[in-house]
Amino acid sequence: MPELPEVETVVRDLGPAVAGRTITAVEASEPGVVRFPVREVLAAQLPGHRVEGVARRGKYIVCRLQRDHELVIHLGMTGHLTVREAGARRVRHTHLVASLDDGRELRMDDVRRFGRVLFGPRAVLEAAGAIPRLGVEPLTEGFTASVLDGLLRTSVRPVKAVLLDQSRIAGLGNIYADEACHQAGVRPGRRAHRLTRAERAALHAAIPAVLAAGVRDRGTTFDDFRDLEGAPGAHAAELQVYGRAGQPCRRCGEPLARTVVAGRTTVYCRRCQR
DNA sequence: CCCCTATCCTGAGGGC
DNA sequence: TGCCCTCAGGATAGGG
Repeated sequence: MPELPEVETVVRDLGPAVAGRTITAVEASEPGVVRFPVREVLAAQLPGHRVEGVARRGKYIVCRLQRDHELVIHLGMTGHLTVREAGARRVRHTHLVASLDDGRELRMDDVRRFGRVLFGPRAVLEAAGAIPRLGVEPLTEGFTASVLDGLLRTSVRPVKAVLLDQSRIAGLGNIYADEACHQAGVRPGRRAHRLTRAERAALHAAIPAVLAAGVRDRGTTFDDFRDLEGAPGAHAAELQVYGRAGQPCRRCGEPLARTVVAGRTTVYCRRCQR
C-alpha cells in the first residue's frame, strides 16, 4: 500500500521523467478511477498540456500543468504509475494512459480501483473539494513537537487512529503507523490524550525517522508496490512489526502480537510497547 | 465537531 | 482441481 515513502519515491522519479513533456493523447478506460472530471472530458482536455513539475502532498501525486491545471493521482492501495515506451505491454486494470511527446507513456493501473485520478484547473479542484484537507507534512519543519502534542492531547481516539487521520498528519498509512508506534515504544491502541509527554516526544522523533528510512530504501514492497520502472522497494526487510505477527520482536525476542485498532490490522510488541 | 462502522474492489490463500 | 469463504486496507459516506 503506497504511503508517504512510496509516493515520494514515485514523485522523485516522475519529475525528471515527465517535466517539460507535453501530453499528446489520453486514454482513460475504466469508469470509477478517473473521477473528476468524467473521463471523456479528461481525454478531450488533457492533451496539449505540458507538465511543469511533479510534487507530493500527503499520499497524492500532483502533476503541475500549464495554465494552473493539475493532474492529481492517488494510488489507493494497489495503484501503480509507470513510464514506459509507447506500445509496451500493458498490465490488466490499466485505467489511464497519457502519451508523451518523447514516445513514452505515463500509465496508471490499479487492480482494486481504490485509486483516483483528478484533473482540472487547480482552483476548480480546490473549490470542488477534489483533494480533501490534509494535515501537517511529517517530513517538514512544520511537524513540530508542539503540533503533534496538540493533535494527541485533544483526542480520545487510539493513537494509531490519530496517526492514520490524513486531515491531521498527511502520509502515514498502516505500515508506517505501526512502525512508528513500535519505535516509540507506544501501544497503538492507547488513547492519544493519555500518552505522557515523554511518549509524545518519542512519537515525534519516531514518525519522521521511520518515514525517512522508508524513503531512503525507495519504499516498502510488501506485496505490490513498484516504482516508476516496476522495481520493488527495499524497505520490507527493515520492518520491525508490520506483517510480522507471531514472529519475534527484533528488539526483545517476544512474539509480536496482532490486534485490530481503528479497523486496521495492527502488530505490536507486548513487552517493548506500553 | 467528534468518533465509529460499513462500503468500495479484486485476488490471494485456506479449508474441504 | 475447484469452489467458497475470508481477508487485505485508504478514503469516505452516513449514523449516533
